[in-house]
Amino acid sequence: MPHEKPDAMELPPGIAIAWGLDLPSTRGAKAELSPARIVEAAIRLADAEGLAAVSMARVAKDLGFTSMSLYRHLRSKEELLVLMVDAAFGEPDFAASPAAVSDEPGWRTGTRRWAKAIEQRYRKHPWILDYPVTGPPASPHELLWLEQLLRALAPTSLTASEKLNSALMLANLVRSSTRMELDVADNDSPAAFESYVGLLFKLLDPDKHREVLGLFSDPGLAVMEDAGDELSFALERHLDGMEALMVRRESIDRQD
Amino acid sequence: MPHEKPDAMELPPGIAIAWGLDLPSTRGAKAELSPARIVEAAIRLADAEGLAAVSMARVAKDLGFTSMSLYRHLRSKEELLVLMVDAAFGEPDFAASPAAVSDEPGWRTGTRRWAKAIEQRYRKHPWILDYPVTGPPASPHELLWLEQLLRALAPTSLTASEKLNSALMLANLVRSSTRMELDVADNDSPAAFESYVGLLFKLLDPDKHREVLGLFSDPGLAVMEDAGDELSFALERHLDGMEALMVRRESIDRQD
DNA sequence: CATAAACTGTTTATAGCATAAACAGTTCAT
DNA sequence: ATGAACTGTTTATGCTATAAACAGTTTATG
Repeated sequence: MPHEKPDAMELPPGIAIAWGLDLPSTRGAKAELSPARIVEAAIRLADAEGLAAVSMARVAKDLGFTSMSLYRHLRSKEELLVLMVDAAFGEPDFAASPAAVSDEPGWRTGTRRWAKAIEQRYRKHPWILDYPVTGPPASPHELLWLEQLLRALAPTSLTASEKLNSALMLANLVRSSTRMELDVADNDSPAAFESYVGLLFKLLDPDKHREVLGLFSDPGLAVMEDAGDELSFALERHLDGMEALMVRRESIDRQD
Repeated sequence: MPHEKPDAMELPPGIAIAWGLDLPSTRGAKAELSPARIVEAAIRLADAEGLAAVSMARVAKDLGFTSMSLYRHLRSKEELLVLMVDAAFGEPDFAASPAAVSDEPGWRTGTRRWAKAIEQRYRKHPWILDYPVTGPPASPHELLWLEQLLRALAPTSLTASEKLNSALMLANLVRSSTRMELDVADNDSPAAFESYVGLLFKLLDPDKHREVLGLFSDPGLAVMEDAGDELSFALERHLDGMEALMVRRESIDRQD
Protein backbone atom coordinates (compact mmCIF):
# COMPACT_ATOMS: atom_id res chain seq x y z
CA MET A 1 0.00 0.00 0.00
CA PRO A 2 1.13 3.58 -0.44
CA HIS A 3 3.22 5.12 2.29
CA GLU A 4 1.37 6.57 5.21
CA LYS A 5 1.46 9.56 7.42
CA PRO A 6 3.51 9.01 10.56
CA ASP A 7 0.19 9.23 12.46
CA ALA A 8 -1.19 6.28 10.66
CA MET A 9 1.59 3.91 11.56
CA GLU A 10 0.40 2.23 14.72
CA LEU A 11 -3.31 1.99 14.06
CA PRO A 12 -5.33 -1.22 14.28
CA PRO A 13 -5.85 -3.07 10.99
CA GLY A 14 -8.00 -1.30 8.46
CA ILE A 15 -8.45 1.85 10.49
CA ALA A 16 -5.88 3.91 8.62
CA ILE A 17 -7.40 3.06 5.27
CA ALA A 18 -10.97 3.41 6.51
CA TRP A 19 -10.25 6.96 7.64
CA GLY A 20 -8.45 7.83 4.41
CA LEU A 21 -5.12 8.36 6.11
CA ASP A 22 -2.89 6.95 3.41
CA LEU A 23 -1.64 9.54 1.00
CA PRO A 24 -1.88 8.52 -2.63
CA SER A 25 1.62 8.15 -3.99
CA THR A 26 2.88 9.91 -7.07
CA ARG A 27 5.69 7.61 -8.08
CA GLY A 28 5.29 4.19 -9.56
CA ALA A 29 2.85 2.52 -11.90
CA LYS A 30 -0.70 3.75 -11.50
CA ALA A 31 -2.78 1.22 -9.66
CA GLU A 32 -5.69 -0.53 -11.28
CA LEU A 33 -6.82 -1.94 -7.95
CA SER A 34 -7.68 0.00 -4.83
CA PRO A 35 -8.91 -0.86 -1.36
CA ALA A 36 -12.32 0.42 -2.37
CA ARG A 37 -12.57 -1.86 -5.42
CA ILE A 38 -11.38 -4.86 -3.44
CA VAL A 39 -13.80 -4.23 -0.61
CA GLU A 40 -16.64 -3.75 -3.05
CA ALA A 41 -15.91 -7.08 -4.72
CA ALA A 42 -15.57 -8.81 -1.37
CA ILE A 43 -18.91 -7.45 -0.20
CA ARG A 44 -20.59 -8.54 -3.41
CA LEU A 45 -19.19 -12.01 -2.83
CA ALA A 46 -20.21 -12.13 0.84
CA ASP A 47 -23.72 -10.97 0.02
CA ALA A 48 -24.04 -13.71 -2.56
CA GLU A 49 -22.24 -16.63 -0.93
CA GLY A 50 -21.55 -15.74 2.67
CA LEU A 51 -18.48 -14.67 4.55
CA ALA A 52 -16.94 -18.13 4.37
CA ALA A 53 -16.67 -17.78 0.58
CA VAL A 54 -14.51 -14.68 0.95
CA SER A 55 -10.92 -15.79 0.47
CA MET A 56 -8.16 -13.63 -0.88
CA ALA A 57 -7.87 -15.91 -3.89
CA ARG A 58 -11.57 -15.81 -4.65
CA VAL A 59 -11.91 -12.05 -4.30
CA ALA A 60 -8.87 -11.53 -6.51
CA LYS A 61 -10.20 -13.97 -9.09
CA ASP A 62 -13.55 -12.17 -9.21
CA LEU A 63 -11.64 -8.99 -9.96
CA GLY A 64 -9.43 -10.66 -12.56
CA PHE A 65 -6.19 -10.41 -10.57
CA THR A 66 -3.95 -12.74 -8.61
CA SER A 67 -4.29 -13.29 -4.86
CA MET A 68 -1.07 -11.52 -4.11
CA SER A 69 -2.11 -8.37 -5.91
CA LEU A 70 -4.52 -7.65 -3.05
CA TYR A 71 -1.60 -7.42 -0.65
CA ARG A 72 -0.37 -4.33 -2.49
CA HIS A 73 -3.44 -2.54 -1.12
CA LEU A 74 -4.26 -4.35 2.11
CA ARG A 75 -1.92 -5.57 4.79
CA SER A 76 -3.91 -8.69 5.58
CA LYS A 77 -7.25 -10.39 5.27
CA GLU A 78 -8.14 -9.05 8.69
CA GLU A 79 -7.84 -5.59 7.25
CA LEU A 80 -10.16 -6.53 4.40
CA LEU A 81 -12.76 -7.81 6.84
CA VAL A 82 -12.64 -4.64 8.94
CA LEU A 83 -13.15 -2.54 5.84
CA MET A 84 -15.96 -4.76 4.59
CA VAL A 85 -17.87 -4.45 7.84
CA ASP A 86 -17.39 -0.71 7.98
CA ALA A 87 -18.58 -0.28 4.41
CA ALA A 88 -21.54 -2.59 4.95
CA PHE A 89 -22.79 -0.51 7.86
CA GLY A 90 -22.60 2.59 5.72
CA GLU A 91 -24.04 5.96 6.65
CA PRO A 92 -26.89 5.87 9.15
CA ASP A 93 -30.15 6.77 7.43
CA PHE A 94 -32.95 8.16 9.51
CA ALA A 95 -36.23 9.54 8.37
CA ALA A 96 -35.95 13.00 9.90
CA SER A 97 -37.61 12.88 13.30
CA PRO A 98 -41.31 13.81 12.93
CA ALA A 99 -41.14 15.69 16.23
CA ALA A 100 -42.86 14.13 19.21
CA VAL A 101 -46.05 12.73 17.75
CA SER A 102 -46.91 10.29 20.47
CA ASP A 103 -46.88 11.00 24.16
CA GLU A 104 -43.80 8.90 24.82
CA PRO A 105 -40.45 10.50 25.52
CA GLY A 106 -38.40 11.35 22.46
CA TRP A 107 -35.41 9.25 23.46
CA ARG A 108 -37.53 6.12 23.25
CA THR A 109 -38.75 6.89 19.77
CA GLY A 110 -35.27 7.82 18.66
CA THR A 111 -33.68 4.72 20.11
CA ARG A 112 -36.31 2.51 18.59
CA ARG A 113 -35.81 4.10 15.21
CA TRP A 114 -32.07 3.63 15.52
CA ALA A 115 -32.54 -0.03 16.38
CA LYS A 116 -34.81 -0.70 13.42
CA ALA A 117 -32.43 1.11 11.09
CA ILE A 118 -29.37 -0.84 12.10
CA GLU A 119 -31.36 -4.06 12.08
CA GLN A 120 -32.04 -3.39 8.42
CA ARG A 121 -28.30 -3.20 7.76
CA TYR A 122 -27.80 -6.56 9.39
CA ARG A 123 -30.57 -8.01 7.28
CA LYS A 124 -29.07 -6.53 4.14
CA HIS A 125 -25.59 -7.91 4.91
CA PRO A 126 -26.13 -10.81 7.32
CA TRP A 127 -22.49 -11.81 7.14
CA ILE A 128 -21.64 -8.80 9.32
CA LEU A 129 -22.97 -10.96 12.13
CA ASP A 130 -20.42 -13.65 11.31
CA TYR A 131 -17.56 -11.29 11.94
CA PRO A 132 -16.94 -11.24 15.69
CA VAL A 133 -16.92 -7.92 17.53
CA THR A 134 -13.39 -7.41 18.76
CA GLY A 135 -13.51 -4.21 20.77
CA PRO A 136 -15.02 -0.76 20.95
CA PRO A 137 -16.00 0.74 17.59
CA ALA A 138 -13.14 2.48 15.80
CA SER A 139 -14.16 2.60 12.17
CA PRO A 140 -15.87 5.65 10.69
CA HIS A 141 -19.30 4.24 9.99
CA GLU A 142 -19.52 2.32 13.23
CA LEU A 143 -18.72 5.52 15.06
CA LEU A 144 -21.35 7.36 13.08
CA TRP A 145 -23.96 4.83 14.14
CA LEU A 146 -22.81 5.16 17.73
CA GLU A 147 -23.07 8.91 17.40
CA GLN A 148 -26.66 8.67 16.22
CA LEU A 149 -27.61 6.44 19.11
CA LEU A 150 -25.97 8.77 21.60
CA ARG A 151 -27.91 11.65 20.10
CA ALA A 152 -31.10 9.77 20.77
CA LEU A 153 -29.99 9.29 24.39
CA ALA A 154 -28.74 12.86 24.78
CA PRO A 155 -31.96 14.29 26.27
CA THR A 156 -32.00 11.67 29.03
CA SER A 157 -30.78 12.17 32.58
CA LEU A 158 -28.24 9.35 32.26
CA THR A 159 -24.63 9.94 33.23
CA ALA A 160 -21.86 9.66 30.67
CA SER A 161 -20.93 6.11 31.71
CA GLU A 162 -24.56 5.09 31.74
CA LYS A 163 -25.11 6.49 28.28
CA LEU A 164 -22.08 4.68 26.92
CA ASN A 165 -23.04 1.45 28.62
CA SER A 166 -26.61 1.71 27.46
CA ALA A 167 -25.55 2.42 23.92
CA LEU A 168 -23.22 -0.55 23.78
CA MET A 169 -25.88 -2.75 25.34
CA LEU A 170 -28.49 -1.63 22.86
CA ALA A 171 -26.09 -2.33 20.03
CA ASN A 172 -25.47 -5.81 21.40
CA LEU A 173 -29.15 -6.39 21.85
CA VAL A 174 -30.03 -5.57 18.27
CA ARG A 175 -27.11 -7.60 17.06
CA SER A 176 -27.92 -10.73 19.01
CA SER A 177 -31.68 -10.55 18.48
CA THR A 178 -31.26 -10.14 14.76
CA ARG A 179 -28.74 -12.92 14.67
CA MET A 180 -31.14 -15.23 16.47
CA GLU A 181 -33.97 -14.37 14.14
CA LEU A 182 -31.83 -14.95 11.07
CA ASP A 183 -30.48 -18.24 12.43
CA VAL A 184 -33.99 -19.50 12.98
CA ALA A 185 -35.18 -18.21 9.61
CA ASP A 186 -32.33 -20.07 7.92
CA ASN A 187 -33.81 -23.40 8.98
CA ASP A 188 -37.03 -22.59 7.12
CA SER A 189 -39.21 -22.46 10.12
CA PRO A 190 -41.97 -24.85 10.98
CA ALA A 191 -40.36 -28.13 10.01
CA ALA A 192 -37.06 -27.35 11.69
CA PHE A 193 -38.77 -25.99 14.76
CA GLU A 194 -40.91 -29.11 15.09
CA SER A 195 -37.89 -31.32 14.77
CA TYR A 196 -36.04 -29.24 17.36
CA VAL A 197 -38.90 -29.62 19.81
CA GLY A 198 -39.20 -33.28 18.94
CA LEU A 199 -35.53 -33.67 19.71
CA LEU A 200 -35.97 -32.05 23.10
CA PHE A 201 -38.82 -34.36 24.00
CA LYS A 202 -36.80 -37.38 23.01
CA LEU A 203 -33.69 -36.37 24.91
CA LEU A 204 -34.76 -34.45 27.97
CA ASP A 205 -35.44 -35.92 31.36
CA PRO A 206 -38.90 -34.72 32.48
CA ASP A 207 -37.51 -34.22 35.96
CA LYS A 208 -34.22 -32.50 35.33
CA HIS A 209 -35.69 -30.40 32.53
CA ARG A 210 -39.24 -29.86 33.67
CA GLU A 211 -39.32 -26.13 32.91
CA VAL A 212 -37.87 -26.51 29.42
CA LEU A 213 -40.32 -29.28 28.60
CA GLY A 214 -43.21 -27.39 30.17
CA LEU A 215 -42.38 -24.39 28.06
CA PHE A 216 -42.26 -26.27 24.80
CA SER A 217 -45.47 -28.11 25.65
CA ASP A 218 -47.24 -24.83 26.19
CA PRO A 219 -49.74 -24.28 23.37
CA GLY A 220 -49.39 -20.55 23.98
CA LEU A 221 -45.79 -20.66 22.86
CA ALA A 222 -46.25 -19.07 19.47
CA VAL A 223 -43.32 -19.15 17.17
CA MET A 224 -42.84 -15.44 16.72
CA GLU A 225 -44.42 -14.91 13.31
CA ASP A 226 -43.47 -11.45 12.22
CA ALA A 227 -39.84 -10.70 11.63
CA GLY A 228 -38.63 -8.37 14.33
CA ASP A 229 -40.97 -9.51 17.08
CA GLU A 230 -38.16 -10.94 19.09
CA LEU A 231 -36.11 -7.82 18.71
CA SER A 232 -39.09 -5.64 19.62
CA PHE A 233 -39.76 -7.58 22.79
CA ALA A 234 -36.18 -7.38 23.99
CA LEU A 235 -35.89 -3.75 22.97
CA GLU A 236 -39.05 -2.62 24.77
CA ARG A 237 -37.95 -4.44 27.91
CA HIS A 238 -34.62 -2.70 27.76
CA LEU A 239 -36.18 0.69 27.16
CA ASP A 240 -38.48 0.12 30.13
CA GLY A 241 -35.45 -0.73 32.23
CA MET A 242 -33.68 2.45 31.24
CA GLU A 243 -36.81 4.45 31.90
CA ALA A 244 -37.13 2.93 35.37
CA LEU A 245 -33.62 4.11 36.18
CA MET A 246 -34.40 7.63 35.01
CA VAL A 247 -37.67 7.80 36.90
CA ARG A 248 -36.04 6.57 40.10
CA ARG A 249 -33.30 9.14 39.74
CA GLU A 250 -35.72 11.99 39.13
CA SER A 251 -37.75 11.11 42.19
CA ILE A 252 -34.57 11.13 44.28
CA ASP A 253 -33.59 14.49 42.81
CA ARG A 254 -36.97 15.87 43.69
CA GLN A 255 -36.76 14.73 47.30
CA ASP A 256 -33.26 16.26 47.78
CA MET B 1 -17.10 -43.77 15.65
CA PRO B 2 -19.06 -46.78 16.87
CA HIS B 3 -22.39 -47.46 15.24
CA GLU B 4 -25.34 -45.54 16.50
CA LYS B 5 -28.95 -46.08 17.34
CA PRO B 6 -31.27 -45.32 14.43
CA ASP B 7 -32.48 -42.37 16.53
CA ALA B 8 -29.07 -40.84 16.50
CA MET B 9 -28.67 -40.76 12.78
CA GLU B 10 -29.99 -37.37 11.78
CA LEU B 11 -28.89 -35.27 14.75
CA PRO B 12 -26.84 -32.08 14.47
CA PRO B 13 -23.08 -32.51 14.92
CA GLY B 14 -21.97 -33.52 18.37
CA ILE B 15 -25.45 -33.91 19.77
CA ALA B 16 -25.56 -37.69 19.53
CA ILE B 17 -22.26 -38.08 21.32
CA ALA B 18 -23.04 -35.38 23.86
CA TRP B 19 -26.20 -37.21 24.87
CA GLY B 20 -24.42 -40.57 25.01
CA LEU B 21 -26.46 -42.03 22.18
CA ASP B 22 -23.71 -44.09 20.56
CA LEU B 23 -23.56 -47.64 21.80
CA PRO B 24 -20.10 -48.89 22.60
CA SER B 25 -19.23 -51.63 20.17
CA THR B 26 -18.11 -55.07 21.18
CA ARG B 27 -16.16 -56.11 18.11
CA GLY B 28 -12.84 -54.71 17.04
CA ALA B 29 -9.73 -53.49 18.77
CA LYS B 30 -10.42 -51.74 22.02
CA ALA B 31 -10.05 -48.01 21.63
CA GLU B 32 -7.37 -46.07 23.45
CA LEU B 33 -8.96 -42.80 22.46
CA SER B 34 -12.48 -41.67 23.16
CA PRO B 35 -14.52 -38.53 22.49
CA ALA B 36 -14.14 -37.66 26.16
CA ARG B 37 -10.33 -37.88 26.11
CA ILE B 38 -10.14 -35.87 22.91
CA VAL B 39 -12.47 -33.17 24.19
CA GLU B 40 -10.54 -32.99 27.44
CA ALA B 41 -7.26 -32.47 25.60
CA ALA B 42 -8.82 -29.90 23.31
CA ILE B 43 -10.20 -27.94 26.27
CA ARG B 44 -6.84 -28.01 28.00
CA LEU B 45 -5.30 -26.62 24.85
CA ALA B 46 -7.95 -23.94 24.37
CA ASP B 47 -7.63 -22.86 28.00
CA ALA B 48 -3.88 -22.50 27.58
CA GLU B 49 -3.56 -21.10 24.06
CA GLY B 50 -6.99 -20.08 22.86
CA LEU B 51 -9.46 -21.58 20.46
CA ALA B 52 -7.34 -20.68 17.44
CA ALA B 53 -4.65 -23.10 18.66
CA VAL B 54 -7.11 -26.00 18.54
CA SER B 55 -6.46 -27.87 15.32
CA MET B 56 -7.05 -31.54 14.80
CA ALA B 57 -3.32 -32.07 14.32
CA ARG B 58 -2.39 -30.21 17.48
CA VAL B 59 -4.95 -31.95 19.68
CA ALA B 60 -3.89 -35.32 18.32
CA LYS B 61 -0.23 -34.51 18.86
CA ASP B 62 -0.89 -33.50 22.47
CA LEU B 63 -2.49 -36.90 22.98
CA GLY B 64 0.31 -38.73 21.21
CA PHE B 65 -1.74 -39.81 18.20
CA THR B 66 -2.09 -38.84 14.57
CA SER B 67 -4.61 -36.31 13.30
CA MET B 68 -6.64 -38.91 11.54
CA SER B 69 -7.09 -41.01 14.65
CA LEU B 70 -9.48 -38.36 15.95
CA TYR B 71 -11.81 -39.04 13.06
CA ARG B 72 -12.44 -42.52 14.39
CA HIS B 73 -14.28 -40.85 17.29
CA LEU B 74 -15.56 -37.61 15.88
CA ARG B 75 -17.15 -36.92 12.54
CA SER B 76 -15.61 -33.50 12.13
CA LYS B 77 -13.93 -30.62 13.86
CA GLU B 78 -17.30 -28.96 14.17
CA GLU B 79 -18.38 -31.88 16.31
CA LEU B 80 -15.32 -31.44 18.51
CA LEU B 81 -16.14 -27.77 19.02
CA VAL B 82 -19.72 -28.49 19.97
CA LEU B 83 -18.59 -31.04 22.52
CA MET B 84 -15.92 -28.70 23.89
CA VAL B 85 -18.42 -25.93 24.48
CA ASP B 86 -20.90 -28.26 26.09
CA ALA B 87 -18.27 -29.69 28.42
CA ALA B 88 -16.91 -26.26 29.28
CA PHE B 89 -20.33 -25.08 30.41
CA GLY B 90 -20.60 -28.10 32.65
CA GLU B 91 -23.27 -28.59 35.29
CA PRO B 92 -24.83 -25.42 36.65
CA ASP B 93 -23.68 -24.83 40.22
CA PHE B 94 -25.84 -22.74 42.46
CA ALA B 95 -25.47 -22.12 46.12
CA ALA B 96 -28.83 -23.42 47.26
CA SER B 97 -31.20 -20.48 47.36
CA PRO B 98 -31.08 -18.88 50.84
CA ALA B 99 -34.82 -18.29 50.66
CA ALA B 100 -35.96 -14.70 50.20
CA VAL B 101 -33.62 -12.76 52.41
CA SER B 102 -34.07 -9.35 50.89
CA ASP B 103 -37.36 -7.74 50.06
CA GLU B 104 -36.91 -8.09 46.33
CA PRO B 105 -38.82 -10.69 44.38
CA GLY B 106 -37.20 -14.12 44.23
CA TRP B 107 -37.04 -14.25 40.45
CA ARG B 108 -34.69 -11.27 40.46
CA THR B 109 -32.32 -12.84 42.94
CA GLY B 110 -32.43 -16.13 41.12
CA THR B 111 -31.83 -14.60 37.73
CA ARG B 112 -28.96 -12.54 39.05
CA ARG B 113 -27.39 -15.58 40.61
CA TRP B 114 -27.77 -17.47 37.37
CA ALA B 115 -26.12 -14.63 35.46
CA LYS B 116 -23.14 -14.46 37.81
CA ALA B 117 -22.73 -18.22 37.71
CA ILE B 118 -22.65 -18.49 33.95
CA GLU B 119 -20.41 -15.44 33.76
CA GLN B 120 -17.89 -17.39 35.82
CA ARG B 121 -17.95 -20.18 33.25
CA TYR B 122 -17.18 -17.70 30.51
CA ARG B 123 -14.31 -16.31 32.53
CA LYS B 124 -12.97 -19.79 33.19
CA HIS B 125 -13.12 -20.76 29.51
CA PRO B 126 -13.12 -17.48 27.58
CA TRP B 127 -12.78 -19.28 24.26
CA ILE B 128 -16.44 -20.33 24.55
CA LEU B 129 -17.12 -16.75 23.49
CA ASP B 130 -15.11 -17.28 20.31
CA TYR B 131 -17.40 -20.05 19.19
CA PRO B 132 -20.39 -18.43 17.52
CA VAL B 133 -23.88 -19.30 18.70
CA THR B 134 -25.56 -21.13 15.86
CA GLY B 135 -29.08 -21.78 17.04
CA PRO B 136 -31.20 -22.68 20.03
CA PRO B 137 -29.41 -24.73 22.68
CA ALA B 138 -29.43 -28.46 22.01
CA SER B 139 -26.57 -29.86 24.04
CA PRO B 140 -27.13 -31.32 27.50
CA HIS B 141 -25.34 -28.76 29.61
CA GLU B 142 -26.61 -25.78 27.68
CA LEU B 143 -30.12 -27.08 28.22
CA LEU B 144 -29.43 -27.56 31.91
CA TRP B 145 -28.38 -23.94 32.19
CA LEU B 146 -31.49 -22.88 30.32
CA GLU B 147 -33.54 -25.02 32.68
CA GLN B 148 -32.07 -23.30 35.71
CA LEU B 149 -32.81 -19.88 34.29
CA LEU B 150 -36.37 -20.87 33.47
CA ARG B 151 -36.78 -22.08 37.04
CA ALA B 152 -35.77 -18.67 38.27
CA LEU B 153 -38.38 -17.14 35.98
CA ALA B 154 -41.05 -19.71 36.82
CA PRO B 155 -42.73 -17.70 39.62
CA THR B 156 -43.24 -14.69 37.34
CA SER B 157 -46.43 -13.80 35.51
CA LEU B 158 -44.73 -13.97 32.12
CA THR B 159 -46.26 -16.03 29.33
CA ALA B 160 -44.42 -18.98 27.87
CA SER B 161 -43.12 -17.00 24.88
CA GLU B 162 -42.10 -14.16 27.11
CA LYS B 163 -40.21 -16.49 29.41
CA LEU B 164 -38.37 -18.08 26.53
CA ASN B 165 -37.59 -14.75 24.96
CA SER B 166 -36.45 -13.30 28.24
CA ALA B 167 -34.26 -16.28 28.96
CA LEU B 168 -32.58 -16.13 25.57
CA MET B 169 -32.11 -12.38 25.93
CA LEU B 170 -30.59 -12.74 29.35
CA ALA B 171 -28.24 -15.38 28.03
CA ASN B 172 -27.21 -13.06 25.21
CA LEU B 173 -26.78 -10.20 27.61
CA VAL B 174 -24.41 -12.06 29.88
CA ARG B 175 -22.54 -13.40 26.92
CA SER B 176 -22.02 -10.08 25.20
CA SER B 177 -21.29 -8.12 28.38
CA THR B 178 -18.69 -10.63 29.48
CA ARG B 179 -17.19 -10.69 26.04
CA MET B 180 -16.87 -6.92 26.05
CA GLU B 181 -15.28 -6.90 29.47
CA LEU B 182 -12.80 -9.58 28.49
CA ASP B 183 -11.96 -7.83 25.22
CA VAL B 184 -11.19 -4.63 27.07
CA ALA B 185 -9.24 -6.44 29.78
CA ASP B 186 -7.12 -8.09 27.10
CA ASN B 187 -5.71 -4.72 26.09
CA ASP B 188 -4.36 -4.18 29.61
CA SER B 189 -6.54 -1.30 30.42
CA PRO B 190 -5.42 2.22 31.01
CA ALA B 191 -2.80 2.56 28.31
CA ALA B 192 -4.95 0.99 25.63
CA PHE B 193 -8.00 2.95 26.71
CA GLU B 194 -6.08 6.22 26.57
CA SER B 195 -4.78 5.42 23.13
CA TYR B 196 -8.28 4.51 21.99
CA VAL B 197 -9.64 7.82 23.20
CA GLY B 198 -6.64 9.63 21.74
CA LEU B 199 -7.41 7.99 18.43
CA LEU B 200 -11.00 9.19 18.55
CA PHE B 201 -9.94 12.75 19.22
CA LYS B 202 -7.53 12.65 16.33
CA LEU B 203 -9.97 11.18 13.86
CA LEU B 204 -13.43 12.42 14.73
CA ASP B 205 -15.04 15.53 13.36
CA PRO B 206 -16.27 17.62 16.32
CA ASP B 207 -19.42 18.35 14.40
CA LYS B 208 -20.39 14.99 12.98
CA HIS B 209 -19.37 13.20 16.18
CA ARG B 210 -20.17 15.72 18.86
CA GLU B 211 -21.91 13.26 21.20
CA VAL B 212 -19.13 10.67 21.00
CA LEU B 213 -16.50 13.31 21.65
CA GLY B 214 -18.54 14.90 24.41
CA LEU B 215 -18.89 11.55 26.08
CA PHE B 216 -15.21 10.77 26.02
CA SER B 217 -14.36 14.26 27.22
CA ASP B 218 -16.61 13.81 30.22
CA PRO B 219 -14.49 13.51 33.37
CA GLY B 220 -17.31 11.50 34.93
CA LEU B 221 -16.79 8.72 32.42
CA ALA B 222 -15.08 6.27 34.71
CA VAL B 223 -13.59 3.24 33.15
CA MET B 224 -15.60 0.61 34.94
CA GLU B 225 -13.14 -0.54 37.55
CA ASP B 226 -14.54 -3.68 39.06
CA ALA B 227 -14.95 -6.67 36.84
CA GLY B 228 -18.62 -7.26 36.28
CA ASP B 229 -19.78 -3.67 36.60
CA GLU B 230 -20.76 -3.53 33.00
CA LEU B 231 -22.66 -6.78 33.24
CA SER B 232 -24.37 -5.65 36.42
CA PHE B 233 -25.54 -2.42 34.89
CA ALA B 234 -27.01 -4.10 31.84
CA LEU B 235 -28.51 -6.87 33.92
CA GLU B 236 -30.25 -4.58 36.39
CA ARG B 237 -31.66 -2.53 33.55
CA HIS B 238 -33.02 -5.66 31.95
CA LEU B 239 -34.48 -6.92 35.22
CA ASP B 240 -36.17 -3.56 35.71
CA GLY B 241 -37.62 -3.82 32.24
CA MET B 242 -39.02 -7.26 32.92
CA GLU B 243 -40.44 -6.08 36.22
CA ALA B 244 -42.12 -3.14 34.53
CA LEU B 245 -43.90 -5.54 32.19
CA MET B 246 -45.09 -7.68 35.10
CA VAL B 247 -46.28 -4.71 37.10
CA ARG B 248 -48.17 -3.29 34.14
CA ARG B 249 -49.83 -6.64 33.54
CA GLU B 250 -50.84 -7.10 37.16
CA SER B 251 -52.41 -3.67 37.26
CA ILE B 252 -54.43 -4.54 34.16
CA ASP B 253 -55.48 -7.83 35.70
CA ARG B 254 -56.64 -6.03 38.78
CA GLN B 255 -58.81 -3.60 36.87
CA ASP B 256 -60.51 -6.36 34.82
C1' DC C 1 18.35 13.68 -19.42
C1' DA C 2 19.63 9.72 -16.85
C1' DT C 3 19.25 7.26 -12.91
C1' DA C 4 17.30 5.60 -8.83
C1' DA C 5 13.51 5.23 -5.86
C1' DA C 6 8.82 3.94 -5.32
C1' DC C 7 5.19 1.71 -6.69
C1' DT C 8 2.06 -2.35 -8.98
C1' DG C 9 1.22 -6.78 -10.20
C1' DT C 10 2.91 -11.73 -11.06
C1' DT C 11 5.24 -15.95 -10.12
C1' DT C 12 6.81 -19.17 -7.07
C1' DA C 13 7.07 -21.22 -2.62
C1' DT C 14 5.90 -22.44 2.24
C1' DA C 15 3.51 -23.90 6.12
C1' DG C 16 -0.79 -24.75 7.91
C1' DC C 17 -5.52 -26.54 7.67
C1' DA C 18 -9.55 -30.29 7.39
C1' DT C 19 -10.30 -34.46 5.74
C1' DA C 20 -10.66 -38.56 2.09
C1' DA C 21 -8.86 -43.17 0.92
C1' DA C 22 -6.31 -47.13 1.45
C1' DC C 23 -4.08 -50.23 4.54
C1' DA C 24 -2.54 -53.13 8.70
C1' DG C 25 -3.53 -54.87 12.87
C1' DT C 26 -6.94 -56.47 16.53
C1' DT C 27 -10.93 -58.35 18.54
C1' DC C 28 -15.21 -60.67 18.74
C1' DA C 29 -19.58 -62.98 16.69
C1' DT C 30 -20.62 -66.45 13.88
C1' DA D 1 -11.74 -70.43 11.73
C1' DT D 2 -13.38 -67.04 9.22
C1' DG D 3 -15.04 -62.64 8.33
C1' DA D 4 -17.06 -58.49 10.01
C1' DA D 5 -16.26 -54.54 12.70
C1' DC D 6 -13.43 -51.73 14.75
C1' DT D 7 -8.85 -48.67 15.71
C1' DG D 8 -5.06 -46.29 14.34
C1' DT D 9 -1.50 -44.98 10.61
C1' DT D 10 0.14 -43.54 6.19
C1' DT D 11 -0.40 -41.05 2.26
C1' DA D 12 -2.53 -37.67 -0.50
C1' DT D 13 -5.68 -33.71 -1.95
C1' DG D 14 -7.13 -29.24 -2.21
C1' DC D 15 -7.80 -25.41 0.35
C1' DT D 16 -5.96 -21.32 3.12
C1' DA D 17 -2.94 -16.91 4.18
C1' DT D 18 1.04 -14.86 3.04
C1' DA D 19 6.42 -14.33 2.33
C1' DA D 20 10.03 -13.49 -1.21
C1' DA D 21 11.84 -12.54 -5.47
C1' DC D 22 11.16 -10.49 -9.91
C1' DA D 23 9.60 -7.55 -13.97
C1' DG D 24 7.60 -3.66 -15.48
C1' DT D 25 6.16 1.38 -14.92
C1' DT D 26 6.19 5.92 -13.37
C1' DT D 27 8.10 9.97 -11.35
C1' DA D 28 11.34 12.74 -8.45
C1' DT D 29 15.88 13.87 -8.25
C1' DG D 30 20.86 13.89 -9.58
